[in-house]
Amino acid sequence: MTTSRPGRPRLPTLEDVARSAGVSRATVSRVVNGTRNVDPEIQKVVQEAVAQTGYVPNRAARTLVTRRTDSVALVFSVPEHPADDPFMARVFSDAFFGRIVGGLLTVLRPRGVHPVLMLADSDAVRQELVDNLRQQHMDGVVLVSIAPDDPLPALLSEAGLPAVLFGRPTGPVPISFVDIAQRTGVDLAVEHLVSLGRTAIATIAGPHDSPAGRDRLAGFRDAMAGHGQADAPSVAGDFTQEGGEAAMRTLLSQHPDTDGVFVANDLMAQGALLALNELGRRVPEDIAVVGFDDSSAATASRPLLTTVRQPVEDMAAEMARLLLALIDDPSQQIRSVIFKTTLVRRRSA
Amino acid sequence: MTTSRPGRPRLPTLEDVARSAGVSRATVSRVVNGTRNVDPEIQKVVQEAVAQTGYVPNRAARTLVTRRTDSVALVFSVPEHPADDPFMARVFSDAFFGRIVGGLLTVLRPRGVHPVLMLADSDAVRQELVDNLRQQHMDGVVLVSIAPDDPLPALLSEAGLPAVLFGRPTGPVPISFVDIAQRTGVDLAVEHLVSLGRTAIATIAGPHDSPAGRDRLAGFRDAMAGHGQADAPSVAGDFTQEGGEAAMRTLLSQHPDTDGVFVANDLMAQGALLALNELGRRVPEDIAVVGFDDSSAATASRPLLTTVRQPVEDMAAEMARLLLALIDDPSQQIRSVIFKTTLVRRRSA
DNA sequence: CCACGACGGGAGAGCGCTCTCCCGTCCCGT
DNA sequence: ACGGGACGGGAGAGCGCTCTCCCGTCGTGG
Repeated sequence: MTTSRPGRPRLPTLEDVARSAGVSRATVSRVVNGTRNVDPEIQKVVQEAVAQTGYVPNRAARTLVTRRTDSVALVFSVPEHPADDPFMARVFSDAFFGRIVGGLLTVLRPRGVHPVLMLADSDAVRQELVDNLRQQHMDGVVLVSIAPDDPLPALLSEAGLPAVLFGRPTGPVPISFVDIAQRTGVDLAVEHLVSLGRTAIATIAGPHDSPAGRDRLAGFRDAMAGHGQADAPSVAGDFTQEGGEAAMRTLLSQHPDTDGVFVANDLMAQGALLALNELGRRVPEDIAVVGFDDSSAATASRPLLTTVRQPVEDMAAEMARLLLALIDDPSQQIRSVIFKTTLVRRRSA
Repeated sequence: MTTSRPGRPRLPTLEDVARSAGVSRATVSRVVNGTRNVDPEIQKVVQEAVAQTGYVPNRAARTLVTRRTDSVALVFSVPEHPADDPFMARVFSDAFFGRIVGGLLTVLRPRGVHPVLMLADSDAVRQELVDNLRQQHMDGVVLVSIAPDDPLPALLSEAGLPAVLFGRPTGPVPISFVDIAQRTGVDLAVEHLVSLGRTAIATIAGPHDSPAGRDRLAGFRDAMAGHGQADAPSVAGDFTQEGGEAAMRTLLSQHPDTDGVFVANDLMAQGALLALNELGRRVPEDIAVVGFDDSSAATASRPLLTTVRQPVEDMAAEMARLLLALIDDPSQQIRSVIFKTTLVRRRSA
């Protein structure tokens, strides 16, 4: 156990600044934190002393008494997976992650709060995470879960820890979250296909164990029922590009006359486009394709993908706001905020 | 300023556990941290008391005395950019980010160290970051910089803060880093094209203000010179897909006979492939394409991209190891570790 | 002219932990 | 049988900060 860092000299403390400024520790603290009124004259003296000594407040000491760490956990909860598997890469691939971080930072940074990155990929880790929070290492949690039936929301809720989810929880867990109006988003896609004159519309759905997958499929069914086609074809995919490719082939082999398809996410849509190209189907002439998410896959594919955009940055920013409010007052009611989606028209439909 | 969290009861402390176990605070600390020998009998009693009280050590208090936070900053340093610009999305897009995080975690997690995510997108933020470190909020820095002439490496180095870079610094800054043998990697690509019988080989280079861009172009020139073609054509791109697309068109308009091209990164290569497809050139029959990185773009493009793979996970893991060593002993010499690349043969060459 | 409140500043008690000292006990070797 | 060292445990200081409490000094109103 190292006692003290060799080579690194002792940093100036409040005490040092106080001595140098000829005031008490308390006064320096007041100036530094801007609490209460301090004589402008003294304020100046203290500020000079701070600058001169190069004082920077020690976070741990402050945390110890305020019980605030000014950092929150940014947790990605994913299914258990072998170490060498590219799953994790997939999780973070796509701009999704960046958009989340970007949105969070617009709110967190001005408040001086830092996100601590955590990957919850096993139940052991999930438990450890809850311990970490109880340890007061972090004030709260922003949780993005893509694990089927993730126990984490319930764990957090039970522990009474401030937390906000991206997307509604799988079960009836009392916890704050942000989400999009999934069905309305799907409507956008379906109505667009219909307005294009497509009459044989099908869907490539997401996995049934994800809320988004389920909601989007249900939305699709409802929307199609509204057009008198309650039995529109659907093939389930797994939200990956390869899955989309395979699903497209399956779909066409079962329903070769399909002329419009709603794909539950862009990555699968990209795969579907690849498959269509190889099968010699022209997009959008022979078959129109609409994706969901407006991820980077949408602009990486050819033709450019028409898709339903979710305002991820705004959602992330709202998550941060909800979380900070919850941290300020943990007795606060849980809340959920639902965002609207928009249709981004490109070439594929 | 909130005094104490309402609703949340006081957590058990060492003192509580000690009382409950009938031993001293020091003994409980020893058991919890596994330092020194403690009578197995007492150990058991203490452990039971810990479990019974639900004790979890308070991180801040521990940090205050050990001066270790057990968290490191994971900094992405990027050029300044307008708030609404998708730049950030681009930064984090692609699996690159995930591979870095994955690699880091394999080393950090077993040691109980957490990465704190930071985005350094302006000089103000960079300065703030250095302050944060001096504040002891984090023990060290893992820096991934894609900002041209980034001042951060120098700042960190001057401040004597433990830091490790991904990729060598732009200037002659004394700082630890991991990198790949860029030239050897480029050799792999060029030799492959040559072995395929290509005789009119060109390159789409990266920006000149990035070390990787420069190194790869220099490597290309050298390799081609080795084949008696010191003046092989090159067009500069900006590492984006659109840039690659444009560069490919430029290249073909200037050198229509090109039958092999080395592209300095996969994203540009993906763009190049798109352009070639639109221009009616068959890949690899008419023109062979080799990329660099083996990013997700390599498998998202058609035909699948032959590329030079950098072992990002291994590099990230090594960064973590270097950093932890540096944190343990800051007086340690700076070190750099260079990794080998491998050629991943797919369809495009 | 005095009482009173507002205000600016200081003193000091901890926050919860680690770690150095120190002390008692036991097991050696001589 | 005795001295010395190894070992296990306790006492207590102190990490650097915030915040409550208290006290002195004003300005103000009766």
